[in-house]
Amino acid sequence: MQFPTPTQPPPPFSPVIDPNLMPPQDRTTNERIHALEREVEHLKAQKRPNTAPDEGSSKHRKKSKKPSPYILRLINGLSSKQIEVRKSLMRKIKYELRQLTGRTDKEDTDNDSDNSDTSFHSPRPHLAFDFRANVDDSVNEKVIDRAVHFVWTEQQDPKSKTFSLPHPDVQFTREDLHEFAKTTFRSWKRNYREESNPEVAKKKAASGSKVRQDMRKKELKANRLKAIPQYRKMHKRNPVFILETDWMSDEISGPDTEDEEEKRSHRRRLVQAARLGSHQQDDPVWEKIRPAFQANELIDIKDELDRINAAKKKAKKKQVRASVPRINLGNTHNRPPTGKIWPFMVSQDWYDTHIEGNAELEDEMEFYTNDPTGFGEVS
DNA sequence: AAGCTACGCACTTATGCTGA
DNA sequence: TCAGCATAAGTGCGTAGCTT
Repeated sequence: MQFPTPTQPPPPFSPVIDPNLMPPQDRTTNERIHALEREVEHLKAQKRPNTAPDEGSSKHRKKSKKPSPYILRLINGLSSKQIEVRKSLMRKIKYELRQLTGRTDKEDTDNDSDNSDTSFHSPRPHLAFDFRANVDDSVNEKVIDRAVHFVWTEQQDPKSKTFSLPHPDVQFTREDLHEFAKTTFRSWKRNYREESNPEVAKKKAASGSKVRQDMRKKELKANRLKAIPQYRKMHKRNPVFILETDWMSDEISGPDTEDEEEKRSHRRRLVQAARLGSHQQDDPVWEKIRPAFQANELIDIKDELDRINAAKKKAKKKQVRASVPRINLGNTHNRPPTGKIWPFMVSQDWYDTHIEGNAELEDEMEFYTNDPTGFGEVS
């Protein structure tokens, strides 16, 4: 894996910790640290054009006999050329399906009741999917077959005028196209279900808020990564390895409960703590919930990184939109850290209370044997 | 019992939109 | 310009039902 470093001759990432000083079983420590450092580089370099070095290795061996009717169906194990062609074919299939069903933009046929089809004036007659039926229903098969037919006849012969795939030498089968079309159908069917079934819609909303919550954690991690260079200058050590997404605090918009009253009172507390003005009462406020497993040393590092970012933000002349207030009410969550973790990061008290004695949890927690140099030395 | 296929589902990532 | 969000694409996983 080579990252393009067009304008930066100096070694982009030098080891923080001499690998020789580390016991062999902690080799992965360095790997992780290097990976994270590359991320820092990446963040710094954000807008560089990425010209992928075409790894010229032509390991596309011709299939002498194919036991499977598929070649490009699964992405796993495909060459980069094959992946490109695969992607291109998927797009073409989707395009044809859109044309055939008139699903050009948002299709919004409120719902199924009383819809006498072909009601819309369209440039050409539409076929329609029946999302209440499965992919292999004859109604749906008909549409799929049509789309497959179009793409197949246009793209199967590299010498034909209609051919427009990126790599003429990559092979594929009609069955591949069929599979792609079915995948598209399924995803549209899912959308249909989300739109037409309130139960599913509710689920989707729930998962949506979880997704957003996860995104916030990643954001938190990314921001802290950006503060690393300055932290290193100030403290002569590199805490980059603490930035596991899972170890970041939760930032929740509401408690995970059905109880409306509880939600309201939670909201009240947040609004009050955020000191929202009278005209801001409906603004979003998030509660910051830290992992309980954290040792103080870990908390201090995170706080320091956050302070660096806050100072940077303040120093900027341009006033950017204020971020959503994160309120710390002192609540924590007790989920054990996922993945292997360094001993100095875990609070002894917490471990004794929540893990010690529970064989299953003890088993789940994985520790590196040694703390990285410069950390966990004061106890 | 093991392997395969179709399917639903959920997670991750990429991309684009919006409002300050 | 950027934080926050929505959406779609890509992918992996669990499972039901079937075959070997």
